[in-house]
Amino acid sequence: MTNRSNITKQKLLDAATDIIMDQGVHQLTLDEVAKTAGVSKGGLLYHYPSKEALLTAIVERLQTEQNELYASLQQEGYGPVEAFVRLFDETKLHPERATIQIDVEKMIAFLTLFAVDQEYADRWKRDLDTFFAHFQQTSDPAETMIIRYALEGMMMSEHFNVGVPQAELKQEVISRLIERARTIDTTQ
Amino acid sequence: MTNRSNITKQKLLDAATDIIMDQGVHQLTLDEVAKTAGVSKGGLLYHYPSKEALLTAIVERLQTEQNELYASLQQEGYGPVEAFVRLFDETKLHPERATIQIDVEKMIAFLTLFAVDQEYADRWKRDLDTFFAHFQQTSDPAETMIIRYALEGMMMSEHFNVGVPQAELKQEVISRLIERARTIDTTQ
DNA sequence: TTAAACAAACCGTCTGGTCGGTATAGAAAG
DNA sequence: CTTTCTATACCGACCAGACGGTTTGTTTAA
Repeated sequence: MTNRSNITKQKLLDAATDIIMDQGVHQLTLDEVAKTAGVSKGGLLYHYPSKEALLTAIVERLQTEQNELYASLQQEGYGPVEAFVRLFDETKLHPERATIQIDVEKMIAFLTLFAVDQEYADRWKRDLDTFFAHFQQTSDPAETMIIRYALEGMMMSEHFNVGVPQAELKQEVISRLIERARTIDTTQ
Repeated sequence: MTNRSNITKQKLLDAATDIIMDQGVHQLTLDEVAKTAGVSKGGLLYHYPSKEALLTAIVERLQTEQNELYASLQQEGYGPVEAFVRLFDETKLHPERATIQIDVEKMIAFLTLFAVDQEYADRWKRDLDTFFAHFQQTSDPAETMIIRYALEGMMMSEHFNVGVPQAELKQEVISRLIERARTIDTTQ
């Protein structure tokens, strides 16, 4: 794996990610990815021998980014539940933090991929199941579940732009979720 | 619009709905719909002149069913928020009620359609926006939002079968949501 | 020179949609 | 009553474009 190869691979993954975010899964064709990345179709297939290989790669990269962000939030001292809440909104709460580059919008867009193709959903599922397993052992599992569900619902709502509240109300919602998460984390 | 024509149309909508639920959006081809409905492709295109027309029809039917269920729940005396909570779980809380036939699983499956095609998502959005507008005028809009988000998140979670809790925990979650909804509805 | 890194023409399949035709039931005409 | 006509409902072969993937050829760096 040379350096040049790696750059092209990243360009291809970036292109595929951009297309999913901007144009949707339906427009995610090999030709479009190649064109966006500034590479020929043959070049794309050289690095990722099939569409499935390409999609697997972008899903894996997304998972890695997400896990790293969660770990870094926990290292900063946030409890497991609060760290999870901030996972969804960290870039908006602290936009000045350039080190944490994960884009929630990106994560949301990928859901459409999982919605379409069960195979990628299953792969995603394995990762999340172990993730959520911890959530059943907090001081208040039901409350933790509600927080988690609420965040996922908020994600969907924003993605589809359906029934999105005013900025103030949204901020109030997030504040309450963080408050509750903190309570759960600090209770034995 | 004769009677015979209507029966065939319903069969086609049923077939399309079944395919979306059982096989996913990807398998929703005109040939497959026609075959499932026991009609030829030509017959399908006679009633719905394009795939878009067919999809529009099933989305509209789903919206109608949903609105009717919500209205009936409110007529039974439930407040706006609690009725909404029960909208998501009525068939499971009261499986004996055959009159309320809406299938939550069906609604969930349709989300994948909206995820893929922005056009249908927009159409869906218009209906829901007016729906959720009421939710900003409850006694506690932020809390109402959290309940709504939690229900949507729960829907997604169950659909993708990701991090689904034990039945007991889930029941506890629903109980708490209903409890909170009732509090909001009864507070001035 | 040699292997890695790309380019681009090409192929087969799938799918939405077209089109000409058929069957049946009822109205109109004789 | 019988024949003709017509609108509705439906059939299925076919077409054109899109898309994933192959193959063959070319460039670039070591």
